[in-house]
Amino acid sequence: MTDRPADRPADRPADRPVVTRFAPSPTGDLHIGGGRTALFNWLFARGRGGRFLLRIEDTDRERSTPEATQAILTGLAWLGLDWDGEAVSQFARRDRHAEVAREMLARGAAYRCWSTPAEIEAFREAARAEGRSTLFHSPWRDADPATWPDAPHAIRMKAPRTGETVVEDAVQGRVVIRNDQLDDMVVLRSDGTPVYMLAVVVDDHDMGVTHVIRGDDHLNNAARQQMVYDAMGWEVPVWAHIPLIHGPDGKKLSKRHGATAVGDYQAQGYPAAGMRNYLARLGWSHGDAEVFTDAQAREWFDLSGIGRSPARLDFKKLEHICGRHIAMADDAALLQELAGYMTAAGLPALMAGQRDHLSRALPVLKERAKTFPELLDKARFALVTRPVVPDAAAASALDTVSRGILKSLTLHLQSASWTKEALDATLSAAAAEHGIGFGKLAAPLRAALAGRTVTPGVAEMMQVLGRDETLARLGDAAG
RNA sequence: GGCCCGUUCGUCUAUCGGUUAGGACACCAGGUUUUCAACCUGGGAAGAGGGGUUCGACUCCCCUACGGGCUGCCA
Repeated sequence: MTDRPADRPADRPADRPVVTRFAPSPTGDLHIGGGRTALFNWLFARGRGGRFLLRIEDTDRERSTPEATQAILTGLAWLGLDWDGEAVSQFARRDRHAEVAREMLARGAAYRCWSTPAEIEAFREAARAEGRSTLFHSPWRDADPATWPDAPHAIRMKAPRTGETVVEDAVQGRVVIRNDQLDDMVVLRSDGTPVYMLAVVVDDHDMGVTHVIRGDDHLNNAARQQMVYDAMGWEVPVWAHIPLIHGPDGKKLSKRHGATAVGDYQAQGYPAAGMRNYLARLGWSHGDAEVFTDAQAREWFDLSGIGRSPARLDFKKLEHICGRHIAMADDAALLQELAGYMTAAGLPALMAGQRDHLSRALPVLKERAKTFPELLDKARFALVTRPVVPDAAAASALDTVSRGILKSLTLHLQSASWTKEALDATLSAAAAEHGIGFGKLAAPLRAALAGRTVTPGVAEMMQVLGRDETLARLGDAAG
């Protein structure tokens, strides 16, 4: 762990355009941590005119499902992370992986091993009992070919037993691991299938990946993987092992923390842009920048800005950031994303007329909502149809006196000009006429117009509703 | 057990040997006000503990504590 960024190989390999990848295993929903890893890769590549690739690590046939693959693609799509080319199936490349294993054999970088799982387990058992290292040392490493049995065998990496392996990591710095801490990992199982540790390396190499940005649970693995690169004479990519995300309590994120899948966040009504912003800021920073656009994130994102300790999810801050993004979103895009949210949340779709009213109301609503459900709630005045049924609090604001005031206000509004300024002036005049403050007038107006006591500004609502609807609702309420 | 990584306000973080340790979210108090939101002003709030190195450590080194990861013919 030393000097960053001085000795960081951040731009190695130097002369190639950046290629990053996201490589999830399809065993469940796209986890929020996975989403952030994908985001970092996407940001890094897109900010440098590079390519961002997607590879599905489906070599575990037991646990991999097509549904999970679909969930990952859907999650990435919602987050707005687009990848270049087709998603690569790791399983489909198994022949290539086996070929590399055989090549390692030919180069003397690997050897055939006939040790059975039972033998290996017995070895570890004994090692544990005697307090020795449980790293397995295969008796076949230097066996005479004359003694080779005629039976299925695994292929093991012939790892150096002395010296050390140095992982130059763009985030963690220089990590040194003694080679006697690493064993001869299996690269090809005795049934001929490759293990992950080999497959990642082969795939990353073949796909031309220059920067491997992934969770720091792979940091130790990087040392082993580097041995494969070295054995094959391939250039090692830039490593960037990022800390994982934890729950609000600091523990590893799990189901009991609530939303862990990316899709959960969509269903809860967080806008994707806010999500990207928040996730980018979790474990990465650019000075004091807190709220920024995708374009800024792409421009600013760099490996040296990534922190080294795990970050906790903070839903309050997520909401705040999302609120800012809703406020600065383009109306049409917002409306479309809102529709996507409603589908994801299982809400009935808006009817054409409602969509229209919502669209008109959006400018006054988006300043006040942090999430889509909140926005929809505040939009209720524009969505409901007459007669507006007041809730209890609103009903009590519509007493006899108030209704009388509304009635007289109706007269003024019939001829009023329907601009914000004119409406404000008309309302102020009406309040003055009855010798009451604006607030006293606004309360029954809210009740009449929205059936609630908490609403957007009254003049704003009137503008959204239009003169006819406004007068009709006032008429309903004034009786 | 062994190895690796981490530890600054409650939370996300800035700081890359010299700062009154900065910002943001949250919180509290005022202000604005037409309810809510927003906004403005102010406030409380931090370097895990212990040793070094240095004129000077949050920053470099070591130890301890705590958290996390790896240690599979899982990924």
